[in-house]
Amino acid sequence: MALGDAILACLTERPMTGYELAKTFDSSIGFFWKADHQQIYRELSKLRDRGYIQGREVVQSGKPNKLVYTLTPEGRTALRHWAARPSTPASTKDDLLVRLHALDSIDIEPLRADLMARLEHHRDRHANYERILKKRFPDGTAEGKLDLGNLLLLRLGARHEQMVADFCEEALEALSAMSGKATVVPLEDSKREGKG
Amino acid sequence: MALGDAILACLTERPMTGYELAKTFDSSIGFFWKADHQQIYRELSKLRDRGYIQGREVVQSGKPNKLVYTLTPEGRTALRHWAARPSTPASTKDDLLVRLHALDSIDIEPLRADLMARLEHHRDRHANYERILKKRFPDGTAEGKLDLGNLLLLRLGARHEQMVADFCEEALEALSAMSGKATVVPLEDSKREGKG
DNA sequence: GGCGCATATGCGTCAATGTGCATATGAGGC
DNA sequence: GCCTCATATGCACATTGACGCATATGCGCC
Repeated sequence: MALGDAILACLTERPMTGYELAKTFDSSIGFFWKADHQQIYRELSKLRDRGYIQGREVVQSGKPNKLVYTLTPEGRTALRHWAARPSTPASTKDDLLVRLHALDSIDIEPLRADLMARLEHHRDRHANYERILKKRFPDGTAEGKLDLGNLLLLRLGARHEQMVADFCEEALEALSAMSGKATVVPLEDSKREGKG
Repeated sequence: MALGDAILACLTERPMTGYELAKTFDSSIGFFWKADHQQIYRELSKLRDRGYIQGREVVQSGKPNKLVYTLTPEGRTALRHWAARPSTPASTKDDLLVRLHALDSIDIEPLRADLMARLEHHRDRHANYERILKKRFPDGTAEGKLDLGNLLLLRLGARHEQMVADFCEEALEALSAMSGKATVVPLEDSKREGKG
């Protein structure tokens, strides 16, 4: 139960509804853990069944009533126990890397386009991290423990995006250099046989 | 079908049995894509059903007969089509990062132990990448397209491990600095000396 | 003779995850 | 009146993944 623990971790900050959690998983914690609202609601049900969180219905007019979830002492304990177990290093699982592994069996042009898109993507994310860092930690230091964790995470995120962006650039350059001196070949699709 | 495509990518190099693939997924491509042999055999059945690979039984004595799988032209085409689609950037999903997000609600000592274990883990992997790089690409350049892909991947892997290892070190230092000046409760200091 | 190990393939089950669809309503635009 | 957007919750189905277990055999070790 990894997503469940991520949700518990979020709820340590403040009580939230599923909807708010979904938005959180779209920004802050979502930078390193993706989950859509369906997953989150499903997991919330489980966590409630286990007594780790407690829902309080807030009646609203004009909108559907909402369920604000709060960590129970049991939930807090469960989170602590989970966090005390050794973590398992996750593997990357990035499509792009698999493609590079089979570089000589795939078409280069779409790969190039993909690399360019990814370059932009990772640059955007890097800029986003830097923006948040400057806003939340203008002097680069953290006060409390909670802040320290987030500062470290933001720095890691920024560096990671920077590194992947650099990688995309390098890969693009290497591809250009290679197609300059070797098997470019593309566009041989006008067959002499078919047209006439 | 992501694992399936990773398998197809592996089979572009040479025909392999499920067993060999499992070993491959334990080393080279396994650096960025984990899969155990059960998953691989299941996926191989699917790929065979779809006509993307073809199994040839090799009778052996002393060992169970083996099934050597070869890419079919259809499989090659499928791989090219898959590789021509834009890739989806994967999210990190690392337990350790979730724990840091909830830093003020968890126990620090197990986290510290975890960070130290992870530091060693990522250093080992970094050393491993560097070793392979020196062995396969002593002068840091690649000849063909296949080599280029692998060179890029190895470099990315090395840098990634280096970065995460650095991160672990930093986090450990920050935790020490913090526990020096703030809340963190040592286990049981009946001796209350300190500086006075 | 029994034990573990490497080789070699595979099934069954359950948890985790991904994708699509369903429901409910007020606000604002066409 | 109809459509879309934002809010707010949730089910159903399929895929993927993790884990245990089963089968078969030769080899070296004790």
